Amino acid sequence: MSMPKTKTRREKVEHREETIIEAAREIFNHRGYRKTTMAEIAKQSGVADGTVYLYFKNKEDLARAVITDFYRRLTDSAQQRVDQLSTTKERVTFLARHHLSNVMAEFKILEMLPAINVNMESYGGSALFDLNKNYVAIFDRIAKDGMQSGAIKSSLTPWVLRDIFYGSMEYGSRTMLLKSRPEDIDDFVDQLVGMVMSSPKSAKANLDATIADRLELAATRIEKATAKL
Amino acid sequence: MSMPKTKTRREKVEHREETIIEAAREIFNHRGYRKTTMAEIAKQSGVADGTVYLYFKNKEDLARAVITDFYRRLTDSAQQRVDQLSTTKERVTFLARHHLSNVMAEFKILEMLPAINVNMESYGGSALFDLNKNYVAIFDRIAKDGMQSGAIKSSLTPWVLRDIFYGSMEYGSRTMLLKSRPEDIDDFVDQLVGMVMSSPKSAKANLDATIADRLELAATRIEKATAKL
DNA sequence: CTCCATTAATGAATGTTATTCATTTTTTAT
DNA sequence: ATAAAAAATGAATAACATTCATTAATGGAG
Repeated sequence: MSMPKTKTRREKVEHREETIIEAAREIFNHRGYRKTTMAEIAKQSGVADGTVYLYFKNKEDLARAVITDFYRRLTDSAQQRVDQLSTTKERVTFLARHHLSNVMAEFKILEMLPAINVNMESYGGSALFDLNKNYVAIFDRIAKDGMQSGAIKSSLTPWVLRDIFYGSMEYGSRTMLLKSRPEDIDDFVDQLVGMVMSSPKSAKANLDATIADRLELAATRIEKATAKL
Repeated sequence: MSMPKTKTRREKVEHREETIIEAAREIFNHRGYRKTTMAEIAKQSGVADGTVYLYFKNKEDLARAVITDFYRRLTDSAQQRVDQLSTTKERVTFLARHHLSNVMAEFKILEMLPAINVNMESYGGSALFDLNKNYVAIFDRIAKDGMQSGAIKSSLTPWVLRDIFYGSMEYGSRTMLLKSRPEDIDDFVDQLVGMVMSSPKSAKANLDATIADRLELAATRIEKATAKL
């Protein structure tokens, strides 16, 4: 929220737009779309009521801008970290955790979506639809790679796998917010990732590998124990 | 919608309440919560604007009544059919199909939930929360049985399994409505059910796991034994 | 059947917000 | 410094939800 010293007209206008979006995000995320008034947003932004309408056509359009901003940040930060990870499992695990923590932090923002997309018909092809497509594409690419390398269940159609992945988290985030148990996030992510990673065919193989791991650990313990003799 | 001939005062009042709920359901499901006006509902119900408020405290309360009615019908019809089915797989498959078809038919009704539950804090313990709990309990019971009999993956915590089940469908229903491809429902259900059910191979796998457990126990015994040396 | 107390229904009036727009202030280019 | 252009303002308007004073319907007592 720092006002830059250099203040061309364009910069000032863009800065004010950001200010309004930030104020709107904060209030929307507190009270939800319906309970938030434009007057409140204007006041929080330090402008007159009418000024908000110079930047956004109406309340709906402002909410759209807030969601757009949210998706952009979400997509950028996700892609950036995913690129630094190498294995499929690491990537999927990170993506799940990243999605959950962000969605839980700004839950009410995403809840506004249905209020804004009045008719499903016009949603396909809209800017928000593209943003969402762009975001889930990160998962799609990981899944495609993972399926080729055998790390991810290939028995599932890509779009079904994606819906299971994101749908589980959307619902799960509500449950966890309700229970106020953020420590459940780790359990949830582990189980979701486990479900996505183990394909029926490789289940047996994975289990064998796990058993082998445990055998080795057990052997190590025996070694340590006998070393004391 | 049929007015009974016998018309005690109580019957007339209850009939009118049903009429208003039906009108509200229809319009809400068409235009969504925000775009629906109370005047429209009153007109469709054949009563004056003020009359609606004799039956429901306000718009939110009316929407709540519509959702409550929806959940009741959903729960009753689901439980009834589930009781007639014998195997876990049949039950889970029916429940998924039943949930998806109902949710897709009255999508906008469920979309109203966030608009109505302004604050997550007060949701737990609310009547709607109880209704939802009551509904998903059908799945919970099936899952519990299935886990005991080995038909369902027991590697998942019950609440996580439930969130994956319903969350996947919530998201999936949106995707399918968007794509306007109702024939995808079967594919989706099959894949979701397949993901939840444990594969036949796991009997062998379970045995292997047991062996690993016993090995670890043996290691513990060795540790204890060597500790005494 | 008639009358009156009670319950139900009505729709015009009120209140709350979103949105507009005539007016004022600020900025930019000359 | 000044006028045209751009931004900003906030009072006025409009669209609804909700209220409430008034009217209508109902049912029981006599």
